[in-house]
Formats: sequence, C-alpha cells, structure tokens
Amino acid sequence: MGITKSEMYTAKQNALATMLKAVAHPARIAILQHLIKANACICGDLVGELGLAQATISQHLRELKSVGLIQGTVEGTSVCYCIDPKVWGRFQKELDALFGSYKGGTACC
Amino acid sequence: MGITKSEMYTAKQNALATMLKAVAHPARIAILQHLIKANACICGDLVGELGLAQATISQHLRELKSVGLIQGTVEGTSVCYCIDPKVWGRFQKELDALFGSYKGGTACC
DNA sequence: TTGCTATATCGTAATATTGCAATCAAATAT
DNA sequence: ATATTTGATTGCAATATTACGATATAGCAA
Repeated sequence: MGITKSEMYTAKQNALATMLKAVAHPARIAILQHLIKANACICGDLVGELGLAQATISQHLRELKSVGLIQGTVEGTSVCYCIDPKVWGRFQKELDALFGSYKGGTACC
Repeated sequence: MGITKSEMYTAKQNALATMLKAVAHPARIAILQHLIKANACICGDLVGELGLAQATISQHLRELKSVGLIQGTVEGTSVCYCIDPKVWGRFQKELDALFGSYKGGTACC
C-alpha cells in the first residue's frame, strides 16, 4: 500500500530507515557531495550544477534538512547550506554499527 | 514525477542510491539484522518474526537479493537465506567512502 | 495419486515519491 | 515605489513503493 507499517519495528530500525531513505536518492547524494567538495557554504549554484529545476532542488534540500544532515542559514537574499557535522557523524556511526555487526567471512549456503 | 532522472547523475551516484534504497526500509533492516543474529541460514521463520504477510516478506527478500546483499539457496521445500559477505563488504566500503569524505569539525554557517 | 508445506508471483489498492510550472515571500537594487 | 533576485511553497501529473489476498509452483509425505 505504499505505507510502511512502522509500528511493528523498533524505534532504531525506523530511525535507521528514515536516515537511509534521506540519502537514498542520486540527487541528494549529488547535493551532499557538492557541499562536501565545496567545503564552504554553497547557495543557489546547486540549481546550476545539477540539471534539476529550482523547485526540485529546494525540495531535496528540505528533505536533507528535515533529517538534520544539512543546515541552511539565510544570507541576505540567498541561503547558505552546509553539512551539519554532528548529525553527519551520527549517521556515520549508526551505519558503521549496522554494517559492522556482520562479521562473516563466508556465506553459509 | 516519481521518476528519478538517473541519466543526469554519475554511475556511482546512481549505484549508491540503489544500494541505499535497498536497505532504506525497516522491514529489510529487520530482515538483515535477523539474518546476522542467526549467523546461520534462516529459512521461512522470517514470516513468523516480523508481522508481515508471507507475500510481503518474499517481496522484500527479492529486493535484497536483487542488489546482491543476500543470497538464497533452495533446500528441499524451503529456501535458505543468508548475507553475501562479498557484497556486504562492498556496501560497507562504499558507505565508508561516502561518509568518510567529509571531515569537517564545525559547520561553516 | 492426493495432500501438505514452503515460497514465489500476480493483481490490485493504498500511499509515497519525484519533478516541475506557477506562485509566493523576502531581501536588495534601481 | 517598483523591479529584480533568490529561495520556499503549492498544486498537480507521472511513477514508484508497500502490503496483501489469491493463486501458482515445487518438493516431500502418506
């Protein structure tokens, strides 16, 4: 039904899924990589970089902001976006925990 | 439009997004964690563990299989699923690269 | 064979996501 | 004040995802 029955999973599982979903889109990955590469506040040039409409970029930015991965500060007419190191680090740690919890050298079947 | 314009991203970005999307669902996270915890081949008991219908579980398993994260071997009447260590390791490395590419102590805005 | 068990697949309904044009809101410039 | 610029929001249309009942398929048992 396109609806996820989140009530049957643990809070951690839901949080992890939400986190991953935020990053699970090429446009949002591209945005994050651009912000990282620029290593400084990048404002509207994202619209020029990716080939998407301004409204679409704005929407992706909002999604990234809603999970806390990026933050935006108004700077006159434009807005300055950058990675939030704290949340970024938390993501990193959580993913490490998930993927590090499996230590299997060989498939068992 | 619900359609991702994948032609405007790099192959890596698309691959990363596909990878992440496969894991970005609590049911699939739960399945993976169950497979990890059991550390052995787990067959149909997944249907009992999660509160989802058999058809739904089967669908999630197929998605995980389609990205290679798990593999299934037919074992008589039942099918035995387990993590594919090789693909798992690749995922881990890719995510490490993505999240490790940002080394910022402080937000710039 | 017939029946039983375990999974996969099909079809479908409900909901979510993606993308954009149009529009709005706010700051600045003329 | 008016125009311009930048970004957010709204309102769609197209497509994707999630979930499940029903049905298929395949192995095994009696």
